[in-house]
Amino acid sequence: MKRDAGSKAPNPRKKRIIEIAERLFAQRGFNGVSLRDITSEAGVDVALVKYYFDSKQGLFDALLKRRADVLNAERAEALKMVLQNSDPAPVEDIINAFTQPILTRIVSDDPSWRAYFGLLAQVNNNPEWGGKTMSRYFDPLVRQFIDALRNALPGADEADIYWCYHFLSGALTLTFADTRRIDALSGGVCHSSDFEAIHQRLVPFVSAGFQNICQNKGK
Amino acid sequence: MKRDAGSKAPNPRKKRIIEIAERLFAQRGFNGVSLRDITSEAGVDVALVKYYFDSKQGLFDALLKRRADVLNAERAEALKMVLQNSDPAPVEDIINAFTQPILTRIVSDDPSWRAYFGLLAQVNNNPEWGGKTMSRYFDPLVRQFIDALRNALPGADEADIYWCYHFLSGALTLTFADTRRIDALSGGVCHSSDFEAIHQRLVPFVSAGFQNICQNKGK
DNA sequence: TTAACCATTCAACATTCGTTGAATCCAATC
DNA sequence: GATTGGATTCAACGAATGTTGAATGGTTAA
Repeated sequence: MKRDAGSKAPNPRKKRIIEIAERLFAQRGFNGVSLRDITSEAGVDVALVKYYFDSKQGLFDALLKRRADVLNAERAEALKMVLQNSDPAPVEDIINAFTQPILTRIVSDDPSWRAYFGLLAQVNNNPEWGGKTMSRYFDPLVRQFIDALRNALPGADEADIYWCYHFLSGALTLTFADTRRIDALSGGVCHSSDFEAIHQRLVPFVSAGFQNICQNKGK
Repeated sequence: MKRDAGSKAPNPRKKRIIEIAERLFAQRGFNGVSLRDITSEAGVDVALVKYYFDSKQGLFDALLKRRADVLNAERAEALKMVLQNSDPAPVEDIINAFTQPILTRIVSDDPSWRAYFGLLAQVNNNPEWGGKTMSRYFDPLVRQFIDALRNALPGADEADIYWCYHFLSGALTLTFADTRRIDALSGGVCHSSDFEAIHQRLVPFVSAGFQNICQNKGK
């Protein structure tokens, strides 16, 4: 009984299944991928999924949670840094703390993060269980950002703040979904995978929206 | 040989299949719905799908196109009205012409439009074929709006305009996906189905973003 | 060496899937 | 009344699905 003591070094087979599943789920969605698609590419038996994750759904939840934990920790740290410098912090800095960790992961880390964000985009827009799933993994962290934004926008209406966050969430997830639609639409001027170019515009775009909606409270 | 002469009055059975499929695809995605789910609820035989639409994919494409045509016509008309009043038109009016027809349909027409937008949200965020599909049905119209925005934002960088449209698209589709996430996050302050409240904020939010990104060209 | 035990595979299960060729129904035409 | 032809159903196909109980492999502990 060794090998995985204290879940310190995760079983490489288990990790491989997760990463292949991540990529396939991101490409074709939960129902578009069979367990055999995953296990045959991983070179293991289907039954191993049940052993590790109990079910297909269990595998899906596990891989969703795995990176959510990493991402949330990095976002929380980035927010803490911003608030350490000045509290209330500029809206733009708060938004940046929310999005920068994603950009950093997507451009400099292993390519599986890219698949993960494509997966999140689909989950976020899934009417069946997307809302519940996103809430489970991300709402505790999002509340920290909402609090920071509330302080940065004194007197703002509560509903305004939440709706603006909603718009941010939509723009962010579509952006990192990398669907390549913009490539065709723009005739080559924009590239869906040019995440630096996107991020550079997303933060001021969203910040301007927040300020416009949340600070014109007189009328 | 009658009944459907000139496709004037569509076969009611065909229409029923489409509308049920619309709702189910919107809820569970293309791969989450079987033909038998659809035809059993419609009270017809599975084979009828092949007869009408040739395949499951054919049914999906047909229902996507059906409402896209309606929506595009209404958006084009709304844009025409705006430009008739003043050209270049205010950015806010152009954005409104893009989103208002959706709002109108979703709050006042039959409930199947709501399902349709939920479906579009998933398509728009699908990395596999979402970009291509959205382009096919919507890009010709979107180009009209891009042109109007270019005129309204003289000197704006081309890439800036396209990326801002991208953010609009993301915020819009998530918004109308109605995932109910915001209900839980906001603790009841916001309701995912309160489309009027959303639209009222979406237009100025996006307009402010456009102006912030596309008009600060000096620096 | 043996016993224990986790990790992995084997083999098959009961369903469900999209598709399809042939049969049937039914209203219009001759 | 017979015939035509489109609309619809019947019945079944082979393949693929998620799951699972039992068997095997391999390493550790006694």
